[in-house]
Amino acid sequence: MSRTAPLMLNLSAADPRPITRQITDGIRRLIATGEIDVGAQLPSVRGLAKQLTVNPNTVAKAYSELNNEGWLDSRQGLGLFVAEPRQRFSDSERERRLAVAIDTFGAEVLGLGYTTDEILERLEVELSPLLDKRSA
Amino acid sequence: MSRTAPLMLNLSAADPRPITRQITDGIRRLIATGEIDVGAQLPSVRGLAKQLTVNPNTVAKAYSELNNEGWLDSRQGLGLFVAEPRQRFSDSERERRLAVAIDTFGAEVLGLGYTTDEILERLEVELSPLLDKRSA
DNA sequence: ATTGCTGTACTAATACATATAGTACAGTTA
DNA sequence: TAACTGTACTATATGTATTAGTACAGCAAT
Repeated sequence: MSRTAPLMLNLSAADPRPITRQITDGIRRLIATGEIDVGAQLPSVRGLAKQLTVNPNTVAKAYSELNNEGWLDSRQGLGLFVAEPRQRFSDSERERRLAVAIDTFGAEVLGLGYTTDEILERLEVELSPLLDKRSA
Repeated sequence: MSRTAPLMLNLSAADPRPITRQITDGIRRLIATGEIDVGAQLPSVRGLAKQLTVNPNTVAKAYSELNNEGWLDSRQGLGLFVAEPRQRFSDSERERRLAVAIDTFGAEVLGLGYTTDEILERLEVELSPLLDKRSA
């Protein structure tokens, strides 16, 4: 049975990201910040679907992606559990993804009128808690 | 008539962004970096469509967005021209967009294994040429 | 063993966003 | 008048996201 606490996760219709993406991003963040412990069990596919009032298929898809990326371990018949932190991508893939993220970010802040320094300052505040834990 | 130089702009099928977005992002960048001068005329809707081998409607849509955001000025029957730099969004809208961009960026670099400092260093290099001109 | 939970794997239907195709019209200039 | 400009439509095809429903195999407790 193994009851599981609800995830501190909210979906927003205003958010332009698709539901699946909102779920994967949210869970990655919870893991990275340590709000979910390594080894902890996640809500079941059907349970989280009910909590978020979305289709179980949508949750299953999100879980499947996180499993493929190595954030979660699946144990058949048992459930999904937060995996040990590990190297998730090849060096070239890491580099490629960072470059894409920076390009995209640049395109989005272009024309907002902020200076580079203003933006870097904000980024440091926001990124530190995400990246400077050993579960990320 | 007013011939116009081709834009240094390439579309990529590998790029996940829709074509319209690739065009708007690309032109914003060209303007911000000063590769297109303020007051310069842009290629015609049909001309750029031919250059990029996309539908004229797609270019028109991209131009229309840039016009609405104040990057371009439209003169009926004449063409589209790079507008004078100006405040393009309200303060709250600027702040909202920056927050969204930072959130998105954080979600994308999460789990890549970079430290905050490594990322900030890379960002400074990439953002400076985009943001520290007076056409941005 | 049965019951009830777990993840996983399908098919089908619907809605939405994107891009293309084609046509049309008003303003500008040579 | 002719040849350009931007702009505004309708229609169509395609891909993605989501929902709905069904099914099956693994695990644990009664």
